[in-house]
Formats: sequence, C-alpha cells, structure tokens
Amino acid sequence: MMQIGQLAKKLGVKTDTLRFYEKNGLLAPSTRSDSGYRYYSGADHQRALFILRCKKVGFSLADIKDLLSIRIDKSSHCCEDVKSRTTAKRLDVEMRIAELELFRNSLVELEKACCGGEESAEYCSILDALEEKGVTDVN
Amino acid sequence: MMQIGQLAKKLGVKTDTLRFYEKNGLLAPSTRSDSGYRYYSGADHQRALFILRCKKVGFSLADIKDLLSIRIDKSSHCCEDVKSRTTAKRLDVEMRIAELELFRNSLVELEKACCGGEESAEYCSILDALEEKGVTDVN
DNA sequence: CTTGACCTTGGATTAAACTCTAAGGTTTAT
DNA sequence: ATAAACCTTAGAGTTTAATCCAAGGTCAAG
Repeated sequence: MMQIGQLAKKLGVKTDTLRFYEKNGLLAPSTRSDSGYRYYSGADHQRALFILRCKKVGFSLADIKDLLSIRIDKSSHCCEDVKSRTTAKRLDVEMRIAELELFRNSLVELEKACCGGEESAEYCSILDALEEKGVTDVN
Repeated sequence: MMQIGQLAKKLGVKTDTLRFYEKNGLLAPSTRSDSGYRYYSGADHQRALFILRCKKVGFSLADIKDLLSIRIDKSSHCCEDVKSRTTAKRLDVEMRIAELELFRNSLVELEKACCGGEESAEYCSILDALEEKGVTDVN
C-alpha cells in the first residue's frame, strides 16, 4: 500500500492528476486511512499503468473509462469489443493526420512561393496567396 | 455595406463567430448604425476572407492576429517576417503529425495482434499488451 | 511540542475557438 | 400596428486534461 505521492512518483505524474482520475471514475484507491489519506494497492498501481499505456497509444480518458470497464469484466466482453474500439481510434487518428497533412501541404506551397528575403512585404507571395482564392480557397 | 448576418452568410460562419472575432481584435466593422448595428465594408469582407484562408492553412487565431498586423502595414515588414511565421507553423504541424503517427503505429500493432472475434476478451491480445510493458511502454 | 513533509477538500484557472442564452431593441413588410 | 426577421449586450457554457490555490489536517522525527 502506498500514499498518493508515492504512486504519483512511480508513475511520473502529479498527485493532482491522480485525484483528477479518481474524480472522473478512472482510478480510486482501494483504501483510505481513518484520516482520509488515500492508499493504493498493487492492483491500483496496475490499473494506473493500464491507464497511462492507453493514453500513450492515443486513447482519450473517455475511451479509457470504457476500456477499463471491459478490463474489469473481461468474460462479459469479446475481442471484437476491444478491437472495434482500437480501430475506431485509429480511424480517428488517421482523420486528424489527414487534416494536418492538408495544412502542411498548403504551408509548403506558401513557403515555396516566397523569397523569404529582406524585401518589403509589399509584394509578398504568401500574403498575396492568402488574399486571393487559390490553394487556400474558402469560397 | 452589409449587416453581420449577410456577411456571415457569405462567409459561411455564424454571426457569433464574427462578434467573437471582433471581441478578439481580428475584425471590426468599419461602421455602426445609430442603433448600434454593425456595417461591414468590402474591405472588411476581404479581411474576413483573409482570416478564413489563414485558418484554412492551419494558422491559429493568435497567429492570424499577428499576420493581420503585417497585412495592414506591409511596408514595415519584409518577406522573411511572413515566411518565418509560415515555416514555424509548418514545423508545428509536422510535430503534431509525428505524434499522431506514433499513435497510429501503436494502434495498428494492437489491431494486428487481436483476432477481433466473438471469443471472450479473457485472453485478448490488445488488453494483454496494454497490461504489460511493451510497445506501449510507460516506465 | 514543534518542524517539515505529507495529506485533505472545494473551487478556480488554463488553452482554443467558438456557441448559446436571456432579455430586449430595430427594421421591413403587410 | 404588428409580426417576422433581424440586431444588440453581457455573460455563461462547451471540450480536454489537467494544474493551481487556499485553508487546514496528519504524521514521523528530534
């Protein structure tokens, strides 16, 4: 059994984060001392690691809450339940990547067109491009 | 001259958005009627389009505020001022893409390992991977 | 018995870019 | 003259994942 500060240190997070996870139903200490101090067990520690690993692969806390409920009752769920969530998240990530790639491509185009020198911005190609409908069409 | 609703419609945004831009110093109508109604000129419209095009290539409103100040006083700025901001934004976008690609790669690995079938999640490879230190190492 | 390191709570704050609400004023058309 | 469609304001709410703060309680060491 360890106190919140010890667990936080092991995990490399702040105690605030652990309390935040508790408030949001992700991780509660298995015991409290008479004075209210939180005490975390080895299983709590494992659960915390599970949470952090989920975060590491891109799941949101809402997703993780969902995964945790599968984790504590595996026999009521099947592989598909888990895999479908993983796939959904991957698709979500891929969509965000695609959006960012559009940004990147546009920015690269803008960079290419501009001399980037000490010349006055009076005739800057980037500003011009942002002024007209073109690569950056809005309507 | 047009009212806020007309400009919003032309731009495909809400009137709220235009008021928000005004409050944040991005776009103010050049006139107000006696009763306080906002009236936007053609130049205001152009400025709004500039803003939306900047958004479209990935600039934040803070970035745009900065670009607008260059735009209204081009002679005091040079191409490099504009290009450096564009490059900084591209690098920023590329960093975000790199992070998301790590997520995607991890998720793809997880998906590969899991059968995704009707089997009980008792021995689900995804759950197992999230339980152990591995691809998803946290410490 | 006091110091310092720990812990408790509730509530406020952060960033970004809106979006919504309430309560009311203005314009245009009939 | 009244209804519909517009406009005004201030201020609160949304999302995500914490992070910070104030005021105070607890615990081990010396």
